[in-house]
Amino acid sequence: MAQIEQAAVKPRLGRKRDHTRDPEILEVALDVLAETGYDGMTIEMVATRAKAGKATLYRRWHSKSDLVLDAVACMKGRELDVDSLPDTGTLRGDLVAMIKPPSIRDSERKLKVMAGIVSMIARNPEMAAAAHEALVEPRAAVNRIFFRRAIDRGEIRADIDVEKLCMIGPALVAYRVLLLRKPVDREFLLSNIDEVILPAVGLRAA
Amino acid sequence: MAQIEQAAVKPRLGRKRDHTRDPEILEVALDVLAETGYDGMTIEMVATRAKAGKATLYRRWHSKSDLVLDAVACMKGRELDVDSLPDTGTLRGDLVAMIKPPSIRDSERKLKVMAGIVSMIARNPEMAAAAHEALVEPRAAVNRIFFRRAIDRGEIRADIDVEKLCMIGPALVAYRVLLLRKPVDREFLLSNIDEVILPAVGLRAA
DNA sequence: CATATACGGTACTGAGCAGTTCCGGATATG
DNA sequence: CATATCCGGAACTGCTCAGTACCGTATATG
Repeated sequence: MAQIEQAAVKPRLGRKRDHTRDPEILEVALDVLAETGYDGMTIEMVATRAKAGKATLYRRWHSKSDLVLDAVACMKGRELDVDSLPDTGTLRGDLVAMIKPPSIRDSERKLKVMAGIVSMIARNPEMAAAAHEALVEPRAAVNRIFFRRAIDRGEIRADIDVEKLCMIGPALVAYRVLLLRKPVDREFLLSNIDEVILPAVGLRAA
Repeated sequence: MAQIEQAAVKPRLGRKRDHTRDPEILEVALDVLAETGYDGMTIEMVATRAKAGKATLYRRWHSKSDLVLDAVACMKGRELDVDSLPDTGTLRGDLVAMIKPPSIRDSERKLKVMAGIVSMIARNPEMAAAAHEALVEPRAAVNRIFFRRAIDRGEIRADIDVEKLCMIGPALVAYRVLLLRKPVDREFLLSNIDEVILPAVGLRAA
């Protein structure tokens, strides 16, 4: 109506209108989520730690679950893109090249976030979708590229189940972090590659 | 004091003094836990569904977390004992023999319970211990027996990492149920054995 | 049959938290 | 400098739920 056009014509006054602090707030939300889990997390915790008011958060997100949904979905963004992936010429080389401290930290944080929302995933399809898109799929995608390359260059058989193989690494890591509560270190990841993944595609470690 | 001795001398009156209904209540608690997660579960839900009063539950357990802790710990009990395990003469035979509908259902329920308490595990050592004892360790123990047998009969190399191998199956199942939300069926479990576990110990499916 | 006892059920208390409202101050615009 | 706008913060509301208190009843004992 008229008001809406009016508002659209002359909206630029006062403070910055763009939601500049959104990413910062979402980042804090993820931290709190990872530390306390969904139910342990309160809006006030997020607001306080982000030096914002509760009202500010509710101006931007309708509810707590909206905020968390958005925060989880926004983890999807900062993936390493295809061009920045290692390409060493061998499957093992590619897989081993992914073992870097920043990558490990990122992965552990994702799993802590995951731990905070697992129980919701079963009952909230939106959350399940967001978690899958942001936490499960990106990991699988990277592995998928490595396995396809290996098939293309004839390193491994073409009839292997790529989708299944993509999950082995993530599954072993998730089990270790979420259920065994043990740290993920280089040794563990190397043994995953050499003792489980490579044998599954018919390759030896050497 | 005197009262205590008196009570000890002549305590047998009224209704049954033993906590006969405890197992029933714990079973209900596990159901609710699996359905709603720890925070979604209320004492009243458990009481109502068990046709008991809230007071009855609080007479037996000091708090909600006590009840859940006890419920989880009590899942440890009804394991199949060593003698009832299959012993087919081959590693693959033993592993495949474990694929039975009751076993699958049991496993899925355990994982739903696990999903309900994952976020607590990180912050509550007692819960972590209970979950490990009741949900993680029994699965590993069965596999451990199978792998040791295979080593003893010379079917597989003696220097393989048994502890690591024990976790592969559970890890793949947990990842599929908790994060991928896909069903665990015979086909999936067979492919775990033939495409992942057996290759990892240097055996072929046939 | 009398009685002590535990049970199921209901009502209550208090705490914690999602979500709302309001206000004083900061800030960019003109 | 005046003003429109948004923000941080604090106070408030309403609800849910852990935990408690109490009561009428069922039941095993003697």
